[in-house]
Amino acid sequence: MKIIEKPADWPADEATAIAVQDELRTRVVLDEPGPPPSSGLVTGVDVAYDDERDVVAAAAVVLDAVTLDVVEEATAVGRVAFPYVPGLLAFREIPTVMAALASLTRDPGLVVCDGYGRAHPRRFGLAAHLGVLTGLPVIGVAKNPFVFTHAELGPRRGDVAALLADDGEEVGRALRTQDGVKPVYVSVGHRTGLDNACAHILALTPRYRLPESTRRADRLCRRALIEATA
DNA sequence: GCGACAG
DNA sequence: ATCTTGTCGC
Repeated sequence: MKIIEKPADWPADEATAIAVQDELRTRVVLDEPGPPPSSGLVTGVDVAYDDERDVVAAAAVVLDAVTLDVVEEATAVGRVAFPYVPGLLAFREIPTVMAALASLTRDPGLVVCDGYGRAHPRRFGLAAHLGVLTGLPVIGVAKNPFVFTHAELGPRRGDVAALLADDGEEVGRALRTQDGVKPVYVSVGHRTGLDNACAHILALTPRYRLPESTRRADRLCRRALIEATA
C-alpha cells in the first residue's frame, strides 16, 4: 500500500503549527446542531504509531448509527508528520487520517475521533482541525480532561458535568457512559452541537466506556500497523 | 522559571 | 500512543 507523506507545505516547527491553527480556527462552524443521534451513519477514526519506524496507521470505520453494525472500513498508512506536542496532536496524524476517510466509498456522516475539538488551549483540537479540512461534522472524545476541570458528576450512565476552561467557558462535557466508570470527555469539533454530540456518544456506548466507533477503529488501525510493519 | 499536558 | 504480568471480576 502507498505510504502517505506529509504535504509539502506542512508545518515544520511549533510556531508555524500554532500560526496555522490560529488561521484555521476562524473557519470552524459552531452554530449547526449536527446530525440527530441514532440516525444515519457514524464514522470512527483512530491511529496507531510505530515511532521507531516513524509510521502511523489510520483507520476509519463506518457504523450504522441505529444498529451499530459495521457498514464499511478503510485504512491508510503514512509517515508521522510531526512530533508529539500537547496541543499540536493533529499535525501528527491528520494527513493519514484524511487519506483513510477519502478512500471510503460513501459519505462518512458524523465523524467521531479521539482527542478534543473545542476543548483545546486555542479551541482548535484534532476534531476541529479534521472538521475544517474535510468539511464534515466531527466530534472529539478523549479519555482524560487535559488542562480542563469539571465538577464531580453523578455515578450513573448519562450523568454529565460541564468541562470548563479558565475563563469559565464550557468547552466540552464530562460524560459518564457506564454506571460507575470514569467519564469520557466530549467536545464538538465542527458543525455539531454539544447536546447532540453527547447524545451520539451515549448511543454509541451501550456496553463499554468508549464509543463502539472508536473501539472498532482502534482494533482496525492496530491491525493495519502490524501488517504494514511486518 | 518549572512542570503538566489529547494521542 | 507504547512498553508489559498477573490479577480481579462478570
